Amino acid sequence: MLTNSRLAYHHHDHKRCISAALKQAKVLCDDNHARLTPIREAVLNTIWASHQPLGAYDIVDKMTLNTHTGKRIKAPTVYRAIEFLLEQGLIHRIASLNAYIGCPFPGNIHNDFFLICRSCGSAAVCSTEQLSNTVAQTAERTGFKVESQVIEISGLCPQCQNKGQNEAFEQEIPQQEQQQ
Amino acid sequence: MLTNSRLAYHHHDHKRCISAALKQAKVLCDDNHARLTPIREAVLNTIWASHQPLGAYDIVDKMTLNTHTGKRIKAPTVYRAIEFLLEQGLIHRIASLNAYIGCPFPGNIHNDFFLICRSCGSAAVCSTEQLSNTVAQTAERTGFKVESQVIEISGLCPQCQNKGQNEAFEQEIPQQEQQQ
DNA sequence: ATATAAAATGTTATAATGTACTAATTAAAA
DNA sequence: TTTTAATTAGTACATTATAACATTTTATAT
Repeated sequence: MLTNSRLAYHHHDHKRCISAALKQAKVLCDDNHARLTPIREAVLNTIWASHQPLGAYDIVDKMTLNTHTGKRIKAPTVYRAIEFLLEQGLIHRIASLNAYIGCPFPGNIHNDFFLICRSCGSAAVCSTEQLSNTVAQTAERTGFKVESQVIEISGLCPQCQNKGQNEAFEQEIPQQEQQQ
Repeated sequence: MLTNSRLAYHHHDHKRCISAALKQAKVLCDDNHARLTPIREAVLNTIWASHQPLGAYDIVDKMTLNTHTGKRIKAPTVYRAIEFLLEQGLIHRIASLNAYIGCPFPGNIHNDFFLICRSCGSAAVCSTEQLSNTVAQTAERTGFKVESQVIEISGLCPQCQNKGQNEAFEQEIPQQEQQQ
């Protein structure tokens, strides 16, 4: 199975995720004769700032903060960049969250699915033909012709399961307050 | 596999779907000591008016039309009814459409998934432990603890596949115009 | 029956998400 | 260079969803 689930929930050198994603994006856009403009690259960069899916307006806000120019990037601009990045397969939309996440292996055939941790908010991207085939076969048993799949799984990532066990006595304390 | 896919896309006596759904709803709410009030029943009825998922504001509009009293049902009222019906498992939310659809077999264990036809807009509800187990097992192979699954499949229902074949020469004409 | 609490609904306002449209700018092609 | 196409800016608006508080209805205990 193709997945970034090891990285997604663990402490790691995230700069490498970002630079790898940007490098792949450049290559892929070049191959497709698609233009990865500064704005599109900035949006991709913002989405890749973490493994937590970002809403469109989160992106708007973060980009405005990062520019320091006081020049506000507007929603339509961000949505257009998102549209482009989705078309190129560089990001995914997570429908159950209205949010976007970077694709760690763009260019590959899709039918990616997501493991969304309800505790830390991070999401891993996974892909395995076995599962997407099973889904397609199950659907097609009813005569339905599958064109696309949305598979979004929520629960607890390995890290947060451990936290829960080790700090069971703290379980009632909201997550924000637990962090430090 | 538990599914209403036969009914969902075909001509059928839909009144029976509606009355069955309402009857089941009453029994289930009774069992759960939950109150199926007139408004909640009306919302459920509106959602069951077809096999096409309805947005919250579609429901608002349809209910306003149906009352004839000129009394406008407001969004919060509808959203509250939706919340109740979701809790009772009487309807499902389809995240990729921001829309709601009646559950043809409430009371059963969930992990239902959906077959959404992009041509006619109807959606079938399906459930099979085999698939939800496969999904869960796949996810859990990475150490992830699954709590809920969103599986929404888009494509062409059997009926619309046939239409497409019989009227292949019309394929480039947008659907709205085809209806004549 | 009636007081009381709880649940449900009505109402207004607003937050959050997403698009349509036009104008200005920038890049690419002829 | 000129012209064409693609991209971005900006405004306004459409759609989806919820917060907050008032009012009404229902359940329950006395």
